[in-house]
Amino acid sequence: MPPRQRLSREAWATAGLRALTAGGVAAVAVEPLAAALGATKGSFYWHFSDRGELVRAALELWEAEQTSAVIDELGNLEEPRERLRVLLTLVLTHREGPDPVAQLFRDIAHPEVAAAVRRVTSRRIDFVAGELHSTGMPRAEARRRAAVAVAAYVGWWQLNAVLPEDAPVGRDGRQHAEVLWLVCEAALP
Amino acid sequence: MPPRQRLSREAWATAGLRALTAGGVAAVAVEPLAAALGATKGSFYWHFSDRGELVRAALELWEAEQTSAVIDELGNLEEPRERLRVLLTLVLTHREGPDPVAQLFRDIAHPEVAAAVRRVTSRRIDFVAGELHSTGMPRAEARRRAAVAVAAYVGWWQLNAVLPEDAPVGRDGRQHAEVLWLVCEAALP
DNA sequence: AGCTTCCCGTACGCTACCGTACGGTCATGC
DNA sequence: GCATGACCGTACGGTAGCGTACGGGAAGCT
Repeated sequence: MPPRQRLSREAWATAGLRALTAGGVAAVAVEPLAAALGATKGSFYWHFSDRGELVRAALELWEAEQTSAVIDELGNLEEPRERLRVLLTLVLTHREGPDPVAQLFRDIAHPEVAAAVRRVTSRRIDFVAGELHSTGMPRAEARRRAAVAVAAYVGWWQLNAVLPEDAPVGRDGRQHAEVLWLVCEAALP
Repeated sequence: MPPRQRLSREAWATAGLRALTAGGVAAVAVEPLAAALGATKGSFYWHFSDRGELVRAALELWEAEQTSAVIDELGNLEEPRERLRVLLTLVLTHREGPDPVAQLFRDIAHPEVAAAVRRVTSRRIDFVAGELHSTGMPRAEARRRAAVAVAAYVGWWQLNAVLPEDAPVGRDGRQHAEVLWLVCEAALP
């Protein structure tokens, strides 16, 4: 809320991303955003031609942040099995608000949101499946388990929004991460 | 699309539920619904005082259908372990469109949607946890596993919307149900 | 100083939807 | 036969957000 200042295209884009992850595509509205930024539509339509362009910019911003995020930080660990374990407990215990991808699923009907979510999600499945495969698991089985694990992760944040006692995040989520670990680790009967 | 007919309150409610599970709360709009039903708002505001009342009616309808659904049909089976297995494969292989609860998560910001989703979801967790407990699993552990299983189920439908190859439903979902079964069955390390 | 370019505010029209007012229609009971 | 009430259509006003037109100021260049 800078009272009176020149706004850059990036400022609008980050504000759009904030609104997007908070209230979905519907919340990426020009006039409310302008009011929140202490400006008017005049500024917006200088930097953007269209509301859709702002949505696109916010999605690109999100995707860029996403690709340079957790997965890259895991390169330090050597063992793939260890990387997976750390990842699982990490994503369920970090507490910087809900995972945006879980939020974005609400607007999955929007074509561009769907495309972005598709890209990020398959990157995640690729990663988990790759790690499982490099521990010796057959490729197809690894991909199935990775899909279930990612699904559980996505659903976890959804549950957390309505039943935080049953789907805790943060410190209380450690034992649940153990359960999720079964999906990757346990042998089939 | 009945061309010219008297509409009952129930007709409006079911149309509202259709719109709700298809396009979310935002799609439960009086005028588009009236057009789809071949009527006008005049009819609607006779049966309902308010748009919110229609949303409520649709949610109640959904919840009523929900409570008298799959869970009750499982009463025939004797073994709790068998009931769980059947349930898991059943919910991932039935093909009557996505589970409405997964659709409703998109409007989780809406207080009444959140309340309805909360009720239905905790019923599901209660059921799974109860079955697990009656197989000898400690109560706390059973509830954790039930929460993860339900989360995976919810996330499954979300994934299916963007990556149907990785999250198949119907006949192709059988092997994934096996993976999900690990959450309930496998022993902790 | 004067000109140009960038950036923003104001004012306007347009659309979609909500809710209300009111008049008309049709069946039913008497 | 006609009056009553259930049911619906039409017309209207109100609000929120999108997009456009245009004017004006500030900063830099000459």
